[in-house]
Amino acid sequence: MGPAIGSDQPASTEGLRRRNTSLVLRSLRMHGPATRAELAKRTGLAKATVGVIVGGLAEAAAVDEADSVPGGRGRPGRPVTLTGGGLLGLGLELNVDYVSAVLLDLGGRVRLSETRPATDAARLPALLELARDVVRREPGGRLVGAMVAVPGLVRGDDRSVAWTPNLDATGLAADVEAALDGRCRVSVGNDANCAAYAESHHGAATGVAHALYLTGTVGIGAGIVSDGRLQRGSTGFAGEVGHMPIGDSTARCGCGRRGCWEASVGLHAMLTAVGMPELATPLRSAQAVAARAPADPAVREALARLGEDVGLGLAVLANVLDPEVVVLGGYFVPLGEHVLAPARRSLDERLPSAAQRRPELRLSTLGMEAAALGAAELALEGVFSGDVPVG
Amino acid sequence: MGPAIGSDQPASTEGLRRRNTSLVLRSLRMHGPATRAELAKRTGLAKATVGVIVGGLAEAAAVDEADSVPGGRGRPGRPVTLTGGGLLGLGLELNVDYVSAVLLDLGGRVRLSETRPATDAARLPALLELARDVVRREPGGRLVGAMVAVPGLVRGDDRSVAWTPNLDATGLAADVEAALDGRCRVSVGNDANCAAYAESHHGAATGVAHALYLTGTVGIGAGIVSDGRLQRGSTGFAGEVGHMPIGDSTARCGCGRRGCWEASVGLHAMLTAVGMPELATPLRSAQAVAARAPADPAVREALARLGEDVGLGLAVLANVLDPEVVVLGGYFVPLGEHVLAPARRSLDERLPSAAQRRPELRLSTLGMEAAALGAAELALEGVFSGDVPVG
DNA sequence: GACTTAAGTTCGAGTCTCGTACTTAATGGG
DNA sequence: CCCATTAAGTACGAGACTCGAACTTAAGTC
Repeated sequence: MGPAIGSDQPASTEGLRRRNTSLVLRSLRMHGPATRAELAKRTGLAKATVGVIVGGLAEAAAVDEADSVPGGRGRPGRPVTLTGGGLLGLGLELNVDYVSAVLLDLGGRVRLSETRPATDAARLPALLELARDVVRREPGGRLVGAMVAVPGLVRGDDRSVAWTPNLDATGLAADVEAALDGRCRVSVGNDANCAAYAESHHGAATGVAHALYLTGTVGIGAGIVSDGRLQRGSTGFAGEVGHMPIGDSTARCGCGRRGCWEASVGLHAMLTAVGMPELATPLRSAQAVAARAPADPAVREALARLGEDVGLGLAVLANVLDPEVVVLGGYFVPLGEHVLAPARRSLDERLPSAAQRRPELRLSTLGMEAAALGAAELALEGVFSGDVPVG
Repeated sequence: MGPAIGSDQPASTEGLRRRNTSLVLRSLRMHGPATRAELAKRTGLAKATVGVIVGGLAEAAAVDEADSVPGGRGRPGRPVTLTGGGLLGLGLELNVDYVSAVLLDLGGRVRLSETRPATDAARLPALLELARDVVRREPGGRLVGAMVAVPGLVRGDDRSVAWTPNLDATGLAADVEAALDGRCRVSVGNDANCAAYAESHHGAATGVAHALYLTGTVGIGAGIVSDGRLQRGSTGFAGEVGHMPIGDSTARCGCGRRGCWEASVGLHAMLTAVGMPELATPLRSAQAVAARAPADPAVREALARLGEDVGLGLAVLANVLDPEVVVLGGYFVPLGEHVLAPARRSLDERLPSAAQRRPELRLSTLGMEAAALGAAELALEGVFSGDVPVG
């Protein structure tokens, strides 16, 4: 009669252990190292149970036990730290002009990260080689999962790509899986979603349960994190906000229509507005504009108008989704307050101030590797959610 | 380091049983009656386990065992039906001009439902009396939970109301709890959210995991069901779409700004456009308009323009959320295709047709009691999710 | 009436969590 | 220097649960 609510998998006693293990892992991740006794208090589990679970984690090399730290009254405890050396998640990004990889361990530390330029037919081979290289350089540890971020639409199966603008991604998951010698399952995800997840775990929205990430390149896309979970919609299309009818209703968009949001706030619109040329990458272009702004009031004014339209679109998104934090990425980062300040103003004007507070606007801090980092985090998600055994 | 992913509660063996019990319940609810053997196949549990679980459910009067139905080869099975007589959820709605109540059992059957007109100071007493009456008339069975739907903003605690437009709802949860003699916990929810949940379980979007519900009264609000779960945002404000800057940018809104969506598609905008007066309720007003439309081309044209703006706003929502079905409620229902057809057209124009399919637009089938029904369903949710023991 | 087929139950084995009791490792006072 | 105190961690038995295999039961089939 109704859609699914809980898990549709039968739960066994082993599943129980996995759940509680993941509970301990999350506690270590979120609140830092702790003794077994502290962990028992934090998780609500019995001391004995925590002892067994930590034992298992130590055996899997997921945690390390520090020396006891005396000072208190009774027997001092040995703090358990999440090193996570044993378990690794691989995140990859296949983009229009570069590929990148991030290898992340359970403890949240980036073990390796690398970006290589690549275009056209060289992209996929470059990605596969990068994946092989990265895994080869970290021989210890078990690869728990891998995910490839792609600028395109990914179907609900997490594998097949429904549509990409400028590159071919058919068979991508299988190709990467082969490059990794079938060491783990490979899934595919949308780049904005991955970046949003990265920001909510490592970046400008760390620890925020309701966050929104906005990509800023030629196109504008959003990644939606709600209640700590990525929202993907019924066909994986959720967050494709570039073509909302917002902003200058006469602006012609690359999609053939008029009035799309990205026709007002996409990279090309911005460059046209300030009257500057497009450089090799969106970031470069924006840096050039930012460098010019202090001396050129016309540029500043153009950016202010842009910021207003950004705020207008964010007002729509805020009214629909009510996020706590909005992170702007891509070309918005170099422009900083030139765009943020007017965006905040127009956002304020459009929110019913009585009850709703404005979501905080922040700039991305993760740079080029945001999507790959988020993909790596998503590759590890199964462990933290208790779906994948750590042993 | 990151937001919560899994459950933050420790899992015991009893929790295990609850989970598996809820698995059996959901299977019965979604796929209908089945023998124990069939249930074992559907859920993946062992035959023995299903036997024990069904035994417990029978003891709690949640299921009934029919006579065996011969015809096949071996020993015929006894189909188990979800009657759910023992366990009840109470849904209430406190609205501007009426109060209503729905009593729902675990099997999804509406046991009682009643609406009474009430305004101003008489509202709350009327609601409390209605709640008492409804519970008194169904003495058998255990009240598992109760929820009150309110046209306003509800905080994350599910109890306190941050803001309501035209009525006072402070202390509402406690008052209702007292009226029910503390028989169960009472929570409070937003009316659009409740109605959305009702549509996704009993109405026009039954069984749809990604659904959007649009209220149509003086104000316009949305209820968002994503992956079967209600989306409420960081402060409970998610879905407050009435003041998105969409439609006629010069239209003056009740909130003081111009260009809000509900200034173009709210009840007052519609009535002004067709040049007809407001009657006692939004539904009456719309029925009068619908009655006039066949004979009056000017009315039809006004509704077509309205429908276009409805589609424009839905295009925004579809791009952000990617729902499978959109259900229109409130005053939109009597107007039917007069609004739906142009809305579909303008929606099609604004969706990147290459990859995205248009969400299906449907009219609500639940009438006035949608919100109360959804509230009742939400009151039972704990049982289906395994958080509340059925014994 | 014997055989086949499939549903449902019984039973023992294996896991898991939990509370209690116990051991261990530190501090502090006599 | 020794012993009480305090608190961390472990050992162990009780209880709950799932599972597979064996068993019983109720039909149809030859």
